[in-house]
Amino acid sequence: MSMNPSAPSFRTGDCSDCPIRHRAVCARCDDDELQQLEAIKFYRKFSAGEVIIWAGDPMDFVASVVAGVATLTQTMEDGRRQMVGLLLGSDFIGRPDRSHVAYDVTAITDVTLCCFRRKPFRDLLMATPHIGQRLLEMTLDELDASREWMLILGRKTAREKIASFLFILARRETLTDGKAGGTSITFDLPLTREAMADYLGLTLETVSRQMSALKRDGVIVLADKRRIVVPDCKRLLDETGDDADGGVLA
Amino acid sequence: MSMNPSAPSFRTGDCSDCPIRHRAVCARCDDDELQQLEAIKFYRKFSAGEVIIWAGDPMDFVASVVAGVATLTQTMEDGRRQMVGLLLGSDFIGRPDRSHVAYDVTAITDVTLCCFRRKPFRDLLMATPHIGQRLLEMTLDELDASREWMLILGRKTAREKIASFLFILARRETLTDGKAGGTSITFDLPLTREAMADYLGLTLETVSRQMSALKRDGVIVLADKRRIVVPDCKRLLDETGDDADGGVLA
DNA sequence: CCGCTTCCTTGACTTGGATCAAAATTCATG
DNA sequence: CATGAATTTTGATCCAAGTCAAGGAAGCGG
Repeated sequence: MSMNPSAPSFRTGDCSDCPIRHRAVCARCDDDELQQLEAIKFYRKFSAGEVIIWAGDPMDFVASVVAGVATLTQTMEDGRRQMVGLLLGSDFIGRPDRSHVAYDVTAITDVTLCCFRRKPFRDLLMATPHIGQRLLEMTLDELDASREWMLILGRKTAREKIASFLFILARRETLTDGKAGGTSITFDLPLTREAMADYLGLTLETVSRQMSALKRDGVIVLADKRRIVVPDCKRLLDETGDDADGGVLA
Repeated sequence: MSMNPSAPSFRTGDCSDCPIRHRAVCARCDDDELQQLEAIKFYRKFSAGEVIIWAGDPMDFVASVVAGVATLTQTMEDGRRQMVGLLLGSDFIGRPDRSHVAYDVTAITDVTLCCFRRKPFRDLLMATPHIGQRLLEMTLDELDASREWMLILGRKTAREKIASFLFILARRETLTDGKAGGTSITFDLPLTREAMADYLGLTLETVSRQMSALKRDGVIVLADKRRIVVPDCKRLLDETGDDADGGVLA
């Protein structure tokens, strides 16, 4: 495991300086609400590879991902693993109404969390409208994403799974960077082949083979094994098996 | 498609008489809030097999399932289908913040919905705390369920998938009926083999074969092809591949 | 009661992805 | 920069589930 390439220059610890201020659970907070949140918040950092919490452990905080990538995974007794969540900047971790976590939460890159003690956070949720409203919206988005993922897991071929995964990353890249339209996209793969396999319900060998196949067919170009160039997004979309005209997201 | 065996004796249309009053989105409402909800509600009925809304269609209401079973499904261009939600009594349909649905919603049995016009409902959500709080809790539960489902889709064998599905139904039966403990459980299968296949990411032939295998091995007894008897729940649980001591749910 | 349709079961065969095995790259560290 | 560990690629083989095909059972309308 290695460094976080895009470490945020976020030093003051002041909400007004926060890179996820307008996308996270606090997005809609007014000054007063923000102040109340600020009173119960604290930062925690985890290095790449570190486990943030184990499934079943008590969790006395909830948190927003400020920077880095974390995963939620479930593991069966015999070691089979399935990733059930991929957490990026501004995503929320934990349930305000539950003291225990249901999944292993792992830092994939170096991760910075903005944590809130659970009880006070829950009280704030009851007392102020804007946090709950935003959290509801984010949770509904998560639910939609997990349902898209179900289609991938249940019905797509290995090649389509890989293409879909790459397309999701590429789409996110376009959104964050704001640069739309341009058909060519470059981005970093935050996951190992094994983690991709856990995400997609495949083995790492199959992931590797399909990546090679997509490369061979010119759908993607691998600069640096973890750095992906998609010369033509439309071409990649064709490989996902999804309806071309965005029907899936409607 | 046929009748709904357990049609509710719910005639007045009055919330105080409602079978899902204390489990649905209105569960926490006080008298005043309930009155406001009552002002914008209306009932709609759908017969078994009927499509409630098509993916991509505009939807000017949200709703609670009062009675019956409905499904959310995604369909790919070439006809591959994946069920992404199974909606039972008290479950919620739609997003207050979206005017279009992302999935086909279908009545599997006869279904009664308690609908709220979307805009007024959204306003109510902003104005009163209890509806949003309950909706958040329900959405988080849905998200957990869909993540459990992902593990099933991504990593379990066909036999484990079937066993897991039956176990989920059996568990729900125990909860609603309140009768805990007793190892033997009987319940109706609300889905056809094909719908089960869509749920589990299998073909209907594989579902049929695995059902036969579980019957042959004495894990289940089929009274009436749709009426399942589970003589020993522990035995069924063993077949799901999940951790025996509830570790999965923690 | 007959014929039709829908749903379910079972059999024979094929195949996509898993498994097993080994080698090639990449990366970290003394 | 040599050594060893981790990660990735590729090949050979196998098997669980898909596909194709044929019947059987249940329910329904005439």
